[in-house]
Amino acid sequence: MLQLSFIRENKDRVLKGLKVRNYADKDLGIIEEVIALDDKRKSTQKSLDDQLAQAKVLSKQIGGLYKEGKRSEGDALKEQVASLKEQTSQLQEELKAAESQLTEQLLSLPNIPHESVPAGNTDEDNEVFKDWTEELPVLTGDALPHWELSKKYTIFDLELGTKLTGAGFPLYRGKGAKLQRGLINFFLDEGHEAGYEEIIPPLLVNEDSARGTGQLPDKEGQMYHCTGDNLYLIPTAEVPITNIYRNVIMDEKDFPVKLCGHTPCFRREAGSYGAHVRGLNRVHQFDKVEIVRIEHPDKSYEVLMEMLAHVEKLLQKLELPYRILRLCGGDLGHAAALTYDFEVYSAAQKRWLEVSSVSNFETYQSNRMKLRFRNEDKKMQLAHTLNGSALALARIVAALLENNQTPEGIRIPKALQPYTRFDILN
RNA sequence: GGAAGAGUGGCAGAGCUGGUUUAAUGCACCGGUCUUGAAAACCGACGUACCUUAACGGGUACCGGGGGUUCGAAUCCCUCCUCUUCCGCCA
Repeated sequence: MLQLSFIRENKDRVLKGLKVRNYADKDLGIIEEVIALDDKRKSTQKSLDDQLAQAKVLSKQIGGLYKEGKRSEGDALKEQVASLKEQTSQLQEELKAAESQLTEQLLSLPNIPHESVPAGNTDEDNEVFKDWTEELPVLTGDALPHWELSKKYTIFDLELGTKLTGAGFPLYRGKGAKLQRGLINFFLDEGHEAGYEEIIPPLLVNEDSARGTGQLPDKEGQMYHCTGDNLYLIPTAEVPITNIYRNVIMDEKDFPVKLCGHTPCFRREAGSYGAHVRGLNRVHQFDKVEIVRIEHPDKSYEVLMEMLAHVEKLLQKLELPYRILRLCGGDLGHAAALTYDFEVYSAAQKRWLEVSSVSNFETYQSNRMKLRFRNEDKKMQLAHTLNGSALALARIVAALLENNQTPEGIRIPKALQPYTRFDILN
């Protein structure tokens, strides 16, 4: 959620940012609407406060008069306060209405993109930030996509998952299960090496948490909702881990906050079926190690690059060809100011698969969840939040299987072998 | 799931037979005096949000969340949440 003060003071920048996000000219009026609503809110509160102050003084006088036994004088004052009350309750309603309208408008406004975000509509317009300069692996003609390899070597079973749950819930077995476990531990250990504290959070969160990181109301239909208890299955560890800091006032010396955690992620992925979602390319449940940072605003972009380097190192150790994209305005998530996507080349499918998304949310999330710190001048200031996948499993597995297939089986990268405890999957 | 009790400012803790409570007091933190330095002692400041003011300051709201009664609510009522103890169930 953008801060009103920011919108007021940086109107041009906000408008420019919305344009980068492909807002039509006619929709830009929302900014003026928001400011007008805020004016209305302010003036309403001013008159409400004045009246309440009057009523308060009078009420105190009534108490005094009653004590002195001056009942009739007290009763006379009562009538005055009663009529004041009618006005205040009306003003109160107006104030409430203005506030809720304002909140609704503010929630609908996306974050303002960082100045480096390229304009554009679709993923076609994303900018290649770092390309893969070596040759892309080329497989022989009989190379198999990962869903075929899976059948050949019994790695995961989508049919069984369908039997147990439904489409998109893979069941891993044998060496496939060990590969999963190995990857998770590898990623967590790398996170630990880089100074991240490991968290095992709850996999269900309440409404406040879902709102804090921006899943509600923006992505309501994308989460599994347990209506009986009004809890949501997490779509990413970002939600519980970042919300640790919801409603927290930090001290400047508490920075940096570096957290990581492995969780399964649950996504309904409503409406996204098609040729590109075969196998593990898009599933409803997958495992992911997430890294989360809470940072001083002056440091956050430096930290973003540091996170990029961390993810890059993981892919290098896994010996996977990758490239880094800078998302364009149209592809950028609602809450992010700047996002880099990592894509891994899947040789059998001959396409790039998104395996990580690293974002700086600046104050957008922290404003929603009231995550603040006391700065040098002892003043309250919103912190910056960042997060990134390091890494998401399902697609990494897909790429590993495909790129490393040999006639003898699937070759496990060296860095992973201590974790899988086998060097070939067959 | 059942019964009882409780949730007050960073912490502890009073107020809870409704009206100088602008939420006492202690501790912690911060600033100052004293000291070579520190401790102790003493003095002072010490919440959050919003509104207002050029600024000093002033105003309103907040005593787990929400709603209600009343001229007036931390205090009474309703409801939800959380915690503690006991019982039941259980990996």
